Amino acid sequence: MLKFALLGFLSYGPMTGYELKQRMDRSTTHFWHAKQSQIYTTLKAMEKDGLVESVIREQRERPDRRVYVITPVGTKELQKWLAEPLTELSPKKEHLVLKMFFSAHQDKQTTLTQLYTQLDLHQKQLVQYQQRAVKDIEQAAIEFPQLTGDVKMWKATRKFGERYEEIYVEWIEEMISLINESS
Amino acid sequence: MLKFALLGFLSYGPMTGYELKQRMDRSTTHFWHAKQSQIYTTLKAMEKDGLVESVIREQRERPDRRVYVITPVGTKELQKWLAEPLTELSPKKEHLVLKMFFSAHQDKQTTLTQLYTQLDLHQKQLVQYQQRAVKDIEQAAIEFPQLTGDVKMWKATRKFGERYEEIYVEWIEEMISLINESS
DNA sequence: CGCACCATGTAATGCGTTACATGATTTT
DNA sequence: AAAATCATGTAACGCATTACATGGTGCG
Repeated sequence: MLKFALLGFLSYGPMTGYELKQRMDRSTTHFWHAKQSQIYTTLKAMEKDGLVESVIREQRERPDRRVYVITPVGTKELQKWLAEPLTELSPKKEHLVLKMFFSAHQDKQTTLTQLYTQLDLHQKQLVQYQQRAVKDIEQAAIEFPQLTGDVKMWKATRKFGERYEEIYVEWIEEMISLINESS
Repeated sequence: MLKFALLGFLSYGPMTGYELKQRMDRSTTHFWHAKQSQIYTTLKAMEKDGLVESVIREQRERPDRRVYVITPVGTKELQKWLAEPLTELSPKKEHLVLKMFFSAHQDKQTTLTQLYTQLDLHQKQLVQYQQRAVKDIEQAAIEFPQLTGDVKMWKATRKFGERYEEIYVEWIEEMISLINESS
């Protein structure tokens, strides 16, 4: 539910749809992501439901900005959602793992190409969590000095992403060995 | 795309929608899952597209079974999909991590309840990968003796699920400490 | 007696993606 | 001169979930 992620960010302060997309890309993207178009349509629906309100800020030399503000109803919904315990596991959709599951009869080289392509992507992702994500949190901490208490949670979630990519990279490397061994 | 998972299983041999659901629940569920209703509707659409064909097997004392068989077109589609390298990371949606990201201002006890609820689920899931999933693979290896080559891939994907749950459990435990420390 | 299992499906709804549509400013 | 950034949105489509609908067999 993208709605709750947006409410979360709007609880930090007023923001535009464009800015929300940027913030997500710099923080929650490894456990929650969204396309720009979905953000706009969701915000519109949220305004209809009274969770947020928007004001147009006119700009010269730049397109106008529609700035969203969370309403008391929105704040309440967010808190209610945060407090509700999750009684199920998050659904997983891992394309690579699914492909590997059925790839036994495929020629070795094709499978290896598959694995190397993904290895590259996951290695880059790992570096991003180790470097840029750390800086993004520091930056956000400066931008929102009233949110010092949040920083430790941001750091903890970043760590989750880092660990995930670590085991992913390791696993792909093991898969490559496994394919190479079998001759 | 559930379609490809179904094609993959049907490449092992003819199966019903009900049986496909069971097989998925005992093998791919940690990286690909589906509801029974989606399986039925997807199979129907696949038949329309010529990827599978179905025959009704009548039974006494039991509801009739609709048995699906993969067609040559289906086999080709499956192989094509397997061979295509994935040039993007799989999209992730981690509800718990998202909640934690925004939970800094929530009262400690509520956050802890959240974490303990999920810890329990992930610990159970971990045990399942370590025990039942191992047996399920052995069982499948016996049921499909012609698929000996597949077994190592099944084992490797199971290992992925196990590792994932290991780091998840570890992370939740660290989160619990983090919340308890902050007073 | 109740629950789990076997077995199939449809309809409505919700969530998310892709493609379409526009256009100025700033950076490389 | 090209690419990235700023900035907003709509329409069509695809994928997945939830709820609805049915009913016999086997086990504890």
